[in-house]
Amino acid sequence: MDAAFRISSYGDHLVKEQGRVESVDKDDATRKDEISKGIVITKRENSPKKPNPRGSSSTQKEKDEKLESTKAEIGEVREENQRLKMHLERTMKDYQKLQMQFYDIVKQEAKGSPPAAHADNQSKMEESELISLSLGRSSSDQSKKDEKIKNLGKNTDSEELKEGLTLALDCKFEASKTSLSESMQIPSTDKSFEDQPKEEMDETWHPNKIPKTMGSTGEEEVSQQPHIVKKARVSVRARCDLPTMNDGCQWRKYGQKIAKGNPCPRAYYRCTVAPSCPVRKQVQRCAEDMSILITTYEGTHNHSLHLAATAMASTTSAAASMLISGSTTSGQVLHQSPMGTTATSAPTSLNDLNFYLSDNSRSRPPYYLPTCSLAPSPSCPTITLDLTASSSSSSQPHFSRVLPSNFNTQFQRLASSTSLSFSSSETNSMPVSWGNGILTFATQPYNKSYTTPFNLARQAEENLYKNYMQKNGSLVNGQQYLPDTIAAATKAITSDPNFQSALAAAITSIMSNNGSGSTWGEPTQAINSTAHPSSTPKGSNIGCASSYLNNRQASTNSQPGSLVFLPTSLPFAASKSSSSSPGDNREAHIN
DNA sequence: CGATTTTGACCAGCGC
DNA sequence: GCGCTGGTCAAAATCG
Repeated sequence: MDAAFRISSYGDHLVKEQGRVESVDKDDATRKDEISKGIVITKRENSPKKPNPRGSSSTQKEKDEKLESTKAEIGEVREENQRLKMHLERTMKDYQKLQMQFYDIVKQEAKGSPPAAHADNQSKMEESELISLSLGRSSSDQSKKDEKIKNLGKNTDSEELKEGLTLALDCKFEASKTSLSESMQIPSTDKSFEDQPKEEMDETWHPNKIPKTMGSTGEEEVSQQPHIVKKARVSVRARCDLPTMNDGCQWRKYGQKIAKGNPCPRAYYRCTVAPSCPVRKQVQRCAEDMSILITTYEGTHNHSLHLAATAMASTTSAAASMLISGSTTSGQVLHQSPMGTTATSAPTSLNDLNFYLSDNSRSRPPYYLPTCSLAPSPSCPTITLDLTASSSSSSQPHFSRVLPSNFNTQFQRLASSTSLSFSSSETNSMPVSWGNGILTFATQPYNKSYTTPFNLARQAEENLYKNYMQKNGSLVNGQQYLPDTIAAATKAITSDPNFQSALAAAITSIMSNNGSGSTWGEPTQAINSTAHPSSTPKGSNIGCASSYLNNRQASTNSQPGSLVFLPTSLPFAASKSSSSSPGDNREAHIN
């Protein structure tokens, strides 16, 4: 809905506030750090004014005057802080009210219409789905949120002094409290895995299944989820001489076909980590450039994963989620432009991140290689992460979205908005890792002098990344083990405004939930609480691993706010896997 | 000998 | 209805 708008509105206030505070005493570098941490008001109020260097000669009267003026200043700041909090509270209430209304409308329409409703209704249902998915909020959560909001206003003055603006920034993601993970269709945690009913586990193809924690609303939505959700695919194009990319998961080949338009056979794999896991992948070499391996993932793991597998699974899930959310609700957060569905014009992207739409029935965008016959089926919207284009203009992955032809109308506004909304104004990339659906944000110094929710997201992502790296390093004998393709894909996804808006919306929701209680400052086991690094799957593919993370970590350390983006063509480690891809069956190693 | 791969057969969806 | 194509199944072959 208008989550993004409200967030940005709220963010404006934060920026305004910070700008104002900065103008009071700009010379205080420490203060800026505090500002970036979101503890501006608190620290202001608690920290004494910097003594005047020449104050040694000032009289007691002058000191008293300064003290008085400082107190007055503190009072002003406190008032403004109060106003801002009130404004935030109002905004959040408005938002929740609108959300409730929206849910009511959706519910009513759902009851009044047959499952195969007309496009408008379906669109609304998809929108509903997006909200429940991307914002991780079901209507059942609203009462809790309202309670929190009410509690927000009941804070005592002292509490307010303590919390200051940190009130808005305190946030802790927990799988049990939020359904963000569900929204992203991220592989479930052990807990959610266990929570799933057995019959549900036995079903083999429900990538869009929403756990019952979503409540009745979620179930209704599940029953009416459009086909697109079920078939969302994420395709990764990467240069890889090895039979298969290393995604950390364990696969078993169950078929191979020569597909039309590509002499290279296409291999079909299914995940064998859990017998009931619905995830499948297709691997095929690009006919035009045999060194390019195209891996297409479908479905969501219903089991815990190895860390690296989690990274890829989360990335693909997030991409799928982004595809879905973008395809259904672009109008919520994105601008419109009169571009067509194919959107073949040069993608607008400040990060050189090429993101484009393609329609199977029409011409493909220039970046899409039509001869790569691992094409999406007409009913399967596919998001393509092109990690092969490092030699061109950018080190960033190309990011394309391939949509079924019957979604023309629906996606037109999406097409228009997508290409123009890669407008992340920052050139620094955002490391992110979605570990088994649990997000945890930790407070760490951040050099940015303002703190909008989006910055919060970035900060959180950076912290996630650091946590991830810490964990990772300790887990795999100090060796970094995040496949470069995963990281690149993750970067690509997190650069997407849809993703960002969803994340920001989730943050907003969680702020309203945890605003007065928890903190961001707790690094947790979030990244992969269920990973079992010491028990790497016996046959897991250790294909295209890379050493990029070492470099990346170094750059992260040296430049906390400006992370180097990924190389997209990297040396790959040897594969331990005995599984073979079509490429290596029929062809000798390319190169 | 169990796990995995290979490979031909089968099925479903789609267009004509 | 027929043919084409993508996707899956399952028996046989292979591997460790």
